Amino acid sequence: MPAKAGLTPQRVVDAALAIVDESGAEALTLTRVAERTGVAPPSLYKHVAGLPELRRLVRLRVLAEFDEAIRTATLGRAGEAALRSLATAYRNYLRAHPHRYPFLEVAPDPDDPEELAMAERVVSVPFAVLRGHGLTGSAAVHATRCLRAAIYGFTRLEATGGFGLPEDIETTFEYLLDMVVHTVTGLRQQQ
Amino acid sequence: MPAKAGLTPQRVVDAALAIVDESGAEALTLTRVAERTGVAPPSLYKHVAGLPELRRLVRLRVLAEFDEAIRTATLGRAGEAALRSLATAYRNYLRAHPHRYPFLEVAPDPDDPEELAMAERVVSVPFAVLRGHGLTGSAAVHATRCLRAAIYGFTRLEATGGFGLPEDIETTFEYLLDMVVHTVTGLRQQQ
DNA sequence: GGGGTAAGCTAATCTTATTAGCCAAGTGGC
DNA sequence: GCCACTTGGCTAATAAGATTAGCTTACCCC
Repeated sequence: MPAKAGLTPQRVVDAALAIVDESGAEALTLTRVAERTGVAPPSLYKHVAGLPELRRLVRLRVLAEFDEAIRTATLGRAGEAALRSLATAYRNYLRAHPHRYPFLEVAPDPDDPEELAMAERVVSVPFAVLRGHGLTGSAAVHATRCLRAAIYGFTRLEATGGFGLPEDIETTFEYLLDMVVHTVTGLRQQQ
Repeated sequence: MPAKAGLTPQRVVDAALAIVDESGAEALTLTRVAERTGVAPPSLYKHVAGLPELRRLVRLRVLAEFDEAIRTATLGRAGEAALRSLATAYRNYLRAHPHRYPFLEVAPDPDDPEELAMAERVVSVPFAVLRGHGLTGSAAVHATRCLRAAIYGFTRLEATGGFGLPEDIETTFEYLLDMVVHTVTGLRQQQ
């Protein structure tokens, strides 16, 4: 009976991600993953070290996908266009995968070089966009932080239904983009 | 041996909050609360309906405390001063209680009137501040959203160690405040 | 001072993660 | 073509935690 599922760490993470997307991050259990992959729960340990490790792998996968998305969105653009495209891609990724938020938002484990590297890679995108916008040095750092804070907060509030009122969310997003663009432009002129 | 701990729902929530503050939201288990209150785990059910209900009560408590904090901070102030004071209080609350983030950030359960009312009460504070800043109607709604997004995102990134670089975080916070203030002021002039 | 309720308790069940130890199927060298 | 090893699966067992059932005692009211 045994030896036939043909699992790999990859496929385990695939299944985990599918469960997260369908049912939320809290629904990610080894038992559930085992069901979905047609295997008994202990068998999963042949491929991943346990639930915390599986969560870590999911996090890395999500970070990589997200990085790819925002990187692609800014490719070949510069200045304000890049900035707007980045913010929109950021928002779109989380609208497409609302349950992945917990994996994107957790602080990287300082003892995990792989995770740190991935997090750094992600942050390098807005940083590069702002450099292309004419900002350098400290101003670029502060502007990147403001940019991330604004987009991050917006998408988070949107994803959790934090915007209860009927006013159009697209319009708010435009306001937010204008806010960030003006700030960044203002900073550039100071330099 | 029985009948002596003298628990109440209040005291159970007190213990829960203490555990959260000490060890994080994931550490909140009934077993842990029972230990801390000197009682066997099933006894807690005489006071709260179960773990989800306990989490809900903790959430309500945190929201009420937070509301109190930002309400006090804006009391007797108006315009830009109120706005800055609000943002600072927001940030300070989460710096003082970093583990409470998960309770503040979860979307209110749409079927829970008490939670909805509390959430609405909290949002009414920035809304009132912006009304006092001269904004009305849709503009006030959009500005409130931008304000919340920016502060929320900033505090979140700060709390999770999202700001890795050495640049001063206070300075970034000043930039962020300026960003919001300028936007709000600009919106007022458009009206 | 007796009945009722409130607030404990122990015992038992269920879910989930995790470990231990077994087994079969393929693989490589000869 | 066959043996030893590795790989990937399994079942059984353990442990933590939530939750339910049913018992018991302290206290309150009258």
